[in-house]
Parts: sequence; C-alpha cells; structure tokens
Amino acid sequence: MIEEKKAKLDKPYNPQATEKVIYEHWEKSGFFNPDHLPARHQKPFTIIMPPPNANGSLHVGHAVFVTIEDLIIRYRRLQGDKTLWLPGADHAGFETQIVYEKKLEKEGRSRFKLEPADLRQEILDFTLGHKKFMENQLRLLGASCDWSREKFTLDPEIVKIVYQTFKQLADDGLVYRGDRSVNWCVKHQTSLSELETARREQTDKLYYLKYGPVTVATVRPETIFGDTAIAVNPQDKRYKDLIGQTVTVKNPLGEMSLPVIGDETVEMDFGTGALKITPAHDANDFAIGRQHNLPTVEVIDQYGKMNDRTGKYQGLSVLAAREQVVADLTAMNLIEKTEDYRHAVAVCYKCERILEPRIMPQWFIKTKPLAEKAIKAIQSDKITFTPENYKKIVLHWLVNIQDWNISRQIVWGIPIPAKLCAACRDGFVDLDDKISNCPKCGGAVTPDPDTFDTWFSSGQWPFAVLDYPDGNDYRQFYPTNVMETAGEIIFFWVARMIMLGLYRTDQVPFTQVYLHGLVTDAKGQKMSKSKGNVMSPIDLAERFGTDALRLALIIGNTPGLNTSLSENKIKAYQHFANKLWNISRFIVANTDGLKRNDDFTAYTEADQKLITERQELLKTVTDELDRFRFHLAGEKLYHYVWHRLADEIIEDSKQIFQAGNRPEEKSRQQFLINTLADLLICLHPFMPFITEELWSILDEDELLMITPWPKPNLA
RNA sequence: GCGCCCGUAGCUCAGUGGUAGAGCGCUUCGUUGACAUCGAAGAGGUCUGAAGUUCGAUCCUUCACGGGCGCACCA
Repeated sequence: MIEEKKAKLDKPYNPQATEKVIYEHWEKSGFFNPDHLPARHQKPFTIIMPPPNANGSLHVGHAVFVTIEDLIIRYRRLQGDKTLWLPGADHAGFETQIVYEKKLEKEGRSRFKLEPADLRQEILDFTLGHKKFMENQLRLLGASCDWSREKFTLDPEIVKIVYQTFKQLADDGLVYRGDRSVNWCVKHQTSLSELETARREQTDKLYYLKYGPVTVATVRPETIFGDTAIAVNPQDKRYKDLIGQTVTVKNPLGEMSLPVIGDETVEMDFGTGALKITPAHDANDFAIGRQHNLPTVEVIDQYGKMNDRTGKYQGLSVLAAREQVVADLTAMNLIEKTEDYRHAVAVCYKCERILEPRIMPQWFIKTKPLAEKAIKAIQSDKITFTPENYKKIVLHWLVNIQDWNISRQIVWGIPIPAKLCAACRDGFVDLDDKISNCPKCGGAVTPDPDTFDTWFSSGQWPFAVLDYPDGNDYRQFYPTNVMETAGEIIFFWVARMIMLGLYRTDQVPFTQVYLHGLVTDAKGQKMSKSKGNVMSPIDLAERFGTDALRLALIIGNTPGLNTSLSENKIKAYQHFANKLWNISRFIVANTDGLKRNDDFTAYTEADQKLITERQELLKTVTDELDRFRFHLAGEKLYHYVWHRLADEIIEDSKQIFQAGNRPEEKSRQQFLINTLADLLICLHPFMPFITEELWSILDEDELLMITPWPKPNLA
C-alpha cells in the first residue's frame, strides 16, 4: 500500500488528477463541520463567508477571499480550534436583476412587459442554477467551509429574521416612510441609496436667466416650470429687500409668481447669489423647500421625460427640453449670458446615466442612532481593522452618515412586508398580513410592491446565518472572529453589519475585520471585460494548479492594497509546488521508510543547529500568521523551503549520505523527515492540496488538515 | 474642498530606525539519480524631492511634486 503511494513520487506532481480526489476526501471526512472535529478542538473560531452573488462565475476577487479565508480557517483548525467557516450565496437584488435584464434584452424581451411574479420566478431559477455552479467553483479553489450550514439570502429563516429587524426598527421609531428626494435611475426604474450613486465630472453650460427682478444661474433651465421660489442668502445686501416679497417671473409658458426666501445655504459668491428653487427635481432644493414649506411641482416623469405640466415640451427628454427651453428663452431675451461650468453630477453606479432626483415615498432607516453604537464599538477597539487605516475611513463615514433608503422598485429581492395607503400616502409595517385598512385614515391599503435593498438583508448576515436568537450556533459561534472581505464594500456591507449587528444582538458581529484590495492585471490595471484583461480563477487553477494560484494571490498581497496577478507569477509558484514535490521525493527516497519522530534525540551538533533554525522559522511563521501577515509568512516559508532546505541542507545531506557515517546519517535522516512534516503542516493553509497529498505519502494516520500545528520550543 | 493610499532594481511588488529584498526579466557558466518546473555566479537602485527629529532615516514628523482612490448639497 505505502509502496504504491510512494510510487506516485516517481512522477511529476499532477494537480489536475490530485485536487479533486483530495477535496472529496476532505469533504467525506466531515472535518469541514466543526461538530465533527476531534474532541480536542474546543475553542470556537468562526468566519462567515461573504456570500458571492449567485449570478455568474467566480472572478479573481472571489479567489482572493476564498484563499485568505481558507488560509485563516485551516490555520486555526491546525491550531486546534473548533473552526466554522459558513458559506453562503447572495441573491444580490439589484445586481442580479441587471444581469438578468441584459439576458432579457439579448432575447428581445423586457422586464417591464413581464408579470412581476413570472419575472421573479425566472430570476429565481436563474439564480439557483448559478448558485450550484458557484458552489462547485468554491470547491475547486479548496474552500474548507461547512457546506451543511450553507445559507442563501432568500432562505425563509433568513427572511424571517430580516422582517423581525424591520419590525423592531419600526417599533423603535427608526424606520420612517416619507416623500423624499431620491436618486432615481431612469434606465433601471428604481431609486438607489446614496452609496449606489457615483459622481462623474463633466462640463455643462451654466445659464444666467433673467428671472423677474433678479438673475439666477442654473444648469437646468428645463426645470423652471417646477420652480416654487427664489432663494438668496439673508446676509446678501443686494437682495435683502426682496426677501418675503412675491415676484413675477417670465418663462416660455407664461408667467409665474414666486416668493423670494432667505436661506443661509445659498452661496453669495456663486453665480449671481440668487437661486431658483425646484424642490421636485433637486435634492438641495428639496431640503430648502422643506425648510420653507414650499410646494413641490413635478415637471419630469419617471422616464426622464417632461410631463403634462410643461405644455409644448411634454414628452421631450430632459436634454431635448433643455435645448428647446434655452432656444425659447433666448428668443425672449431672457438669457443674460452662458458660461462653461465643470461640476460633478450624480450617476447610477451601474449604467452611469445621470440620476434624476425625484420625490417619492420610500422607506428610510434613521441611521444616526445605529451609527452611534457602531462608532463607540470601533473607537473602543471592540472591532479592530487590518489594515488599521480603515478604522479612520469607516469612522468618518459613520460620523457623516445619511439616512438609508431601503426601498427598491425591483422585483428581485425580499418583498417589503408593509401596506401602503393611497389616500394618505403613508405605509405600515405588517409582517402577518393583518392590516386591511389604513390605521391612520381608514382608507384602502395595498401591499408594498417594493423590495429591500440587498444590503439591508446582507447587513444582518452574521447573526441571521447563525439562527439568531435561539440557535445553538448563535450561542456558540457569535460574535464571529474575522470578517474578511473587499475594502471596496466597507460602507455597503461592513459598516452596516456592525450597525445592524449591534442593534439586533447588542454585540459586535465580529471582532476583527480584514480587508483585501483589488486584483489587477500584470500591468497594475483594473481587470474589466471591456479591457479584455479579465482572468478566470477557475481557468488558472485548472492550468497551473489551485495551490499555485493560491500562493500567487497571497504572496506579495498586502492587506488593503491592490495586488497584481500575472500568469508568470502563478507559474513561479507552480514551480514551487514542483520543488516541494521533488524535495519530498528526495527525502522519502533517502530516509529508509523512517517516520517523523519528535522523541529522537541523537542529533549531531550540526543538526541541532538546523533544528534551532527550523524552530525559529516556525516561530516567525506562527507569529506572522497570528498577525494576519500572510504574505510575509508565505514568503518566509517559500524562502526556507527553496533556498535553505533545497539549495543548502539537501545538497549538504548528499555528502553525508555518501560518507556512510551511520550516526550522522541517522541524525540527518530524522531531521529531514521531521522538517518535511513540519513544513507540510505550515504550508497546508497556503497550498492545501499538494501538502495533503504528500502527507498521505508519508504514511501518517490522520489527515493533514487536522494535524496539530507544530509548537516551536525554543530554549 | 476634505480625507485615505501609493511613489523602493527593467516590470510587478515586499520590507526595516543601523551600510537595501523577492518573483519575473537580463548576462555568463554549469548540470542528465530529488527537481531544466534545475543549479552557481553576476549586472542593475543617490529607496520621488526638500527640511526637521535622531549618534544614525528608505523607514518617524512637516512641506512639495507625481499617481490612484474615496467622500462632499455651491445652483
């Protein structure tokens, strides 16, 4: 049997043939599940996997998180912890809906022509298909997560917890529904949170309009039909006397009477210091309008077209209307001058179309009270960040947090459990479908057709997946230990998990946040489909071996910073795997079937020194891993294995084995076999497949994945 | 406007308060019983610039320049 295994060493290492078998072996062992680990594993250690979006293939960003999290989990498992790595999949509301809409477009269909229930079912089928696909890809990358506990963001038990949180927030007065200026995407036909808006610099015309007694500067003359006031700064001597008056202004559709109001937020130095106020189509104007009880007059519809209040302009797109209005104003001699104006406009982070501010009734969460708790927890280091500068970044965001719009006008998501009253425009949380008349005005109610922002549910992920509040897992594994994810989603996800976790469970959801950067191509450029420089982790793993890919993603990857990946780099680590394979072949062939033995003492003086050196390495590597400095731990192991053990110690051993001095030979043999064993353990979190395979060839009883981590006992 | 990060060998990047490191690339030589997915030797850097702290700075502080990113309601 063992001879058969050793015969494997005569051939080069073949990751393609080995990895699948090894993974099946691990999965069958049951050790991915903390409940099935040997009894010596007592101390719980938990990582909740950031659930990948179940709408496509894994990309290299996924490979990074799988590699790092698997590394941490395997390391803690070797250290004897009761490790739980809980996998999941995200329905990814808006993101998936967009992916699916593109698919519909290709097929010449449109989501707006489908019944919501049918569309939902179609996307569900699509998502569940991808979820399966994705799970297999995670296996391919070696993820040692507990599949028996896997969760999906639309699982009924998750939805239940999300609903309870919504209810509790409502009961605590932290949810409100109201007409607010929201960021409306004309293409996607939904509102977005402020995080889902991007900014784009562009140059527009700034028009100076003769507007009654004043001149106002605006980039959006087409909205004048929705103006309900003129605002000036109360400190502004030029306009002081006008405040409180009602003035008559002309536009191409006739005349309007507008009050002149004083508001501190008007900048005296910008434009003319006088500002036209359009509460319905500008977020700032909306805020000013609320201050002064101004009416809102909508002139643009949900498709970005001028509506029936705009006379001859009705039906024109915003840009076409602007052109026409400017032409007409010019003809009326109402345009004083025009300037080029460079500014940042809010755009949809997905389609990059300019967002149209609209007044809509939406569900909002009052975030200030939630943020306060989070700020306290972070400031008191109940949660620590790697790299540390993210502490500042997240605190800054929390301090300046805005209320959170959690309503999305898309079907793919968790339906908002509420009833809406058409009469008084209010909404009421209704988990049990009990409300049939408006509690406020008695009018008829209808179910809210909207769904939650995905991040509202994923913000509750750590406690939701552990069966809060009564589950065994919740008691045992919460708060979790490490939240490892992309620095990019620090606000979207991490900050919200902290807020909602503290709100619901009164505990931090995790004590350590580890953030990784972006993976760029060999030139340091962001990977994107349009650039054609996207690398598929699955393809790379198949070509070079998963272990090689994992090492390439770990070594040289500093927390929080971008890391570049190239085939050359992966190839280098493929060579390293080969090196390790050949070192093992040499050692096995030259140690007469010796097994590792920690009780052996008859070492030569030279070998004693080598042992000390090895133990120093172990100590350093352990230390670096404890400090989340995986890139350094990996590099040190790499260097020792190749340039110390192979280049020097093994070369030196050849002489010893030729000389034929038995005690010296014996000493060196035992040293080599013990060293190989220690190194396989230490390398296992980095390159799990080849180390497990070599371990089996060494004829050890237990699987390498649960073998105790070597304890360096330095004098 | 405010903030964060980066600026180290040809390229991609580590790293440290005490005469600079890796991988890839390059040059020369070697080697077929662990490994050519190899070995040995080598070329190559005033660690962006300036000032300061220090016995000593690539590393700490300040400023400048260059690059990337985030946040921000001046119409």
